[in-house]
Amino acid sequence: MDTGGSDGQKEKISPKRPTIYDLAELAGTSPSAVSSVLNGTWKKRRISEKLAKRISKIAEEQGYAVNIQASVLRRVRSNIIGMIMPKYDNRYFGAIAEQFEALARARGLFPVITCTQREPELEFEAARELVSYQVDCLISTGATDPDRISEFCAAAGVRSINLDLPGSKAPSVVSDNFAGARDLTRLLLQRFAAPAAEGQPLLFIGGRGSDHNTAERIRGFEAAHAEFGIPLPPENILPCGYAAQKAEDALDAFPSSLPAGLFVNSTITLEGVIRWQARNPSRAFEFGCFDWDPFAALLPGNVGMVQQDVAGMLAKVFELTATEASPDLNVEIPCIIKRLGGQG
Amino acid sequence: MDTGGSDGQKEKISPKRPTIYDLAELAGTSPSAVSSVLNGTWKKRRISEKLAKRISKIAEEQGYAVNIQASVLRRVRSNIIGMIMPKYDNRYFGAIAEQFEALARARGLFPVITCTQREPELEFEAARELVSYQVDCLISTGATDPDRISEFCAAAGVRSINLDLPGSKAPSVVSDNFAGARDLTRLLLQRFAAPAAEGQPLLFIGGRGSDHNTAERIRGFEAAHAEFGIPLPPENILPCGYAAQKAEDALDAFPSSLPAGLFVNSTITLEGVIRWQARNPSRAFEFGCFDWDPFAALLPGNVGMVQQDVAGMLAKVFELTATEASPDLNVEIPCIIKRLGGQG
DNA sequence: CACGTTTGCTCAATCGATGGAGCATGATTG
DNA sequence: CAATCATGCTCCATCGATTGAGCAAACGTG
Repeated sequence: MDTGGSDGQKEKISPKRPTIYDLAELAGTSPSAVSSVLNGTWKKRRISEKLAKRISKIAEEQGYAVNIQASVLRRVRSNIIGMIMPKYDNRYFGAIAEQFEALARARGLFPVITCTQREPELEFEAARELVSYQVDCLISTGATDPDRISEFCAAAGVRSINLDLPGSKAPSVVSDNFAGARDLTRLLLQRFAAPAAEGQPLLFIGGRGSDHNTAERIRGFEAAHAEFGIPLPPENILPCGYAAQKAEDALDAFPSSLPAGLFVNSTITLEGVIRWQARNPSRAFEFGCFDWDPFAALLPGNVGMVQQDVAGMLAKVFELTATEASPDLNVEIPCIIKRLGGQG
Repeated sequence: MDTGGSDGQKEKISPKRPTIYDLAELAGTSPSAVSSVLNGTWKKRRISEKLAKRISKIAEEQGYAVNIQASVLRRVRSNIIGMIMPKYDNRYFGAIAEQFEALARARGLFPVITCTQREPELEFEAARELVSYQVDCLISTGATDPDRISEFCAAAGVRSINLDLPGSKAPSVVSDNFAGARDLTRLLLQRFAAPAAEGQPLLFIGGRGSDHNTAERIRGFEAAHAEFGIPLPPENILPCGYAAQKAEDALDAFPSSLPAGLFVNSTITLEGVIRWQARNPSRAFEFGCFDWDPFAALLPGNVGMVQQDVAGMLAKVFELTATEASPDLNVEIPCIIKRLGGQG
C-alpha cells in the first residue's frame, strides 16, 4: 500500500525512536544480545561476530541512539561529569569551558556545564540539578560558597572538586594568585622606578575583598610594594566588585588624584577602567591586568597581563577526579605572565 | 554511643542517595505519595496537605534530589533542551550560551550545551549524544552541516532549530548579515569619501566563502561598493577562514599594497589582523568588524562594529520551540551597528 | 440505614538498558 | 558412549520515578 509520502526505504515509518527491543525484533534476536553488541560487551558475553555485525547494521539503518537515561539508571557510574561556572563572558572562563569539554570527552565522559551568573542561590540549585543528573563528579568553578556545594555533594555520595576558588570541604585547584599578583606588581613598579612617578604606590582595583583570590592578589600586591620599599596607603586598595560599572563608579569617587599605575583585577573590571579613561582622557595612567584577553593585550598603556594556566589547572582537576584526594588538598598552579609594550 | 566523628544528627548514615522508597519508609507511606508530593502533582492526586508537609520535611532533611534519569525515562517529555555551539572563545558565543541557559531555565527547561570546535564530525556526534539524552529540542548554532543534524533529529522525532547559520531542513534564525555588512561597509566607505583614499575599494577578510553568513556579508559588502560607484576587484575579497593565523598569512600574501580600509569578518579574524598590524606598523589602515567585543571596540583605527542581536535571536528561537514551524522558515534578525571613533 | 460520593491513599505496570544466571547445542575427552 | 566443557544465546530482575486503576473509610442524602 504505497499511498505516497513514504520516506526512505529501509527506515521504519515509526515516529518514535527505536529501542533495543525494536532492533531485537528486526534482527530476530534478544534485547540482551542487542544491548551487549551496542555497548561493546558482546565479546565478553560470547555473542558471535556474525550476529554482532547483523545487529550493528540494523542499528545503523534505524538511526538507533541509546537512551542514556535508561542506561545510566541501570549502570553504577553515569560517566557524566558536571561543572558549574559563574559566567561565559571572558576568555578565561571560555577557555575553561572549552578545554573541560575536550578533556572530558577524551576520557569517555559526558561533560555538562552550567552557568550560574555569580548568584549563590543559582549556584546551589545548579549543583542540586547536576546531582539529580547523577554526575559522577562535580567541579565548582569560581563558586561563591564552594563548601556548601561540597557538603551537599558529599551527602549525596558525589565527588566534588573546586576550581579557581578554593574551599575546605573538597580538594581545590587554583592559580598561584599571590605570586602572579606580586610579579605583575613588580612589573608595574619597575616601569615607574625611574622618573617622576618614582616611589609612588599603585592602585589596586576590582574583585571582592571577601573572595580568596582577591585577598591573595592583594597580598602579592602588598608584598611587591614592600620589596620596593614603597608605602601603600589603604585607600589604594579598591576591591569594588567585578562588574565594569562598579570600577567606573569607584574611579569617579576616588578622593585624591589617580596614581600613575593601576593593578586591574580582572578583564571585566578593565572594561570599566577603560571606559572611565575614555571619559577622562587627561588623566594618563598605565596598567597591568590579572587575566588575559587578546584585544585588551593590545590596548595602549597595558604593561602586562597575567594569564592563568587553564590547561595546567584542568589537567590537575582530571588527575584528582581519578584519585581519592583529601579535602584539605589545595593545589596552586603558577600563572603565566605576559609582558606587554605599555606606552609604546 | 557518641564514638566521635558521627556526622549530623538527622542525616541517615547511608552513603547512597535516598530514593522515594527510602523516604516512603521513613514517612510510613507509599512511594507514589512521595513521588506526587515531590513533583507537585499531590493536589491532583488528593494527597492531604498534612502528609505532603511531612514528606517534604523528611525529603529536606535527607537532602533528597530526584533521580532525573529515572524521571525522564518514565515521562513523555524530558524538558531538556540541547544546544551545539562551535566555540566559546568570543563574546558572541559566550552571550548566546549565557542567555540560552537563562531563557531555558526561565521556561523550566534544563539546558545542555556542547561545544564542537567547528568540526563537522564532532558536531554530528554531539547531536547524536544529545538525542541520546532525550532532548526535546536541539538548537544547532553555527553548524557546518545543519541539514545532516536536522535530518537525524527528524528521524529520531526530535525537533531541531538552526541558529546563526541557516539550513533547509529545520526552521532557522539568523542575523540579517546582508544588511549588517552593507551598513558597516557604507560606514567605512564614508570615512574614505573625502581625501586621498577617495574611490578606493575596501578589503574583505575572514570567514569561509562556502558558509552562508560569509556569502551574505560579501553580498552586502559588494552592494555598498556598488552604491558608492566603486569598482571592486575580486582579489579584494579574502574569505581565508576564521582562524587568526589564516588572516595573518593572507595579509602577508596579499599581492599589491593594502587598501586603506578593511572589513574584518569576525573578532577572531581581527586578532590576526591586529597581530599583522603590529608586525607591519608602517602600513596604516582603518577597519570595521562584523561582530562585537568590548576591547576590540577600543582599538585605534576601529571605525565600527556590528553587534548581533543575541537576545532578539534567542527570543525567536524559544518562540519557535513552542510552535510547529515549517523547515523552510528563515527568520532574519537585524543587527545593531556600533559606530566608533576610528583614528581619533 | 442503604446507597452514592468524596477523600486519601496504595498497587502495580511501565519506561529502556543492563548483566548475572541459566539453558540448549556441539565439540572434546577418557 | 557418557561425562565434561566451551560456545552462543535468552530470561528476567533491576535501576527510580510516574501514573492509571482501584480500594477502604468517611461523609452525605433521601
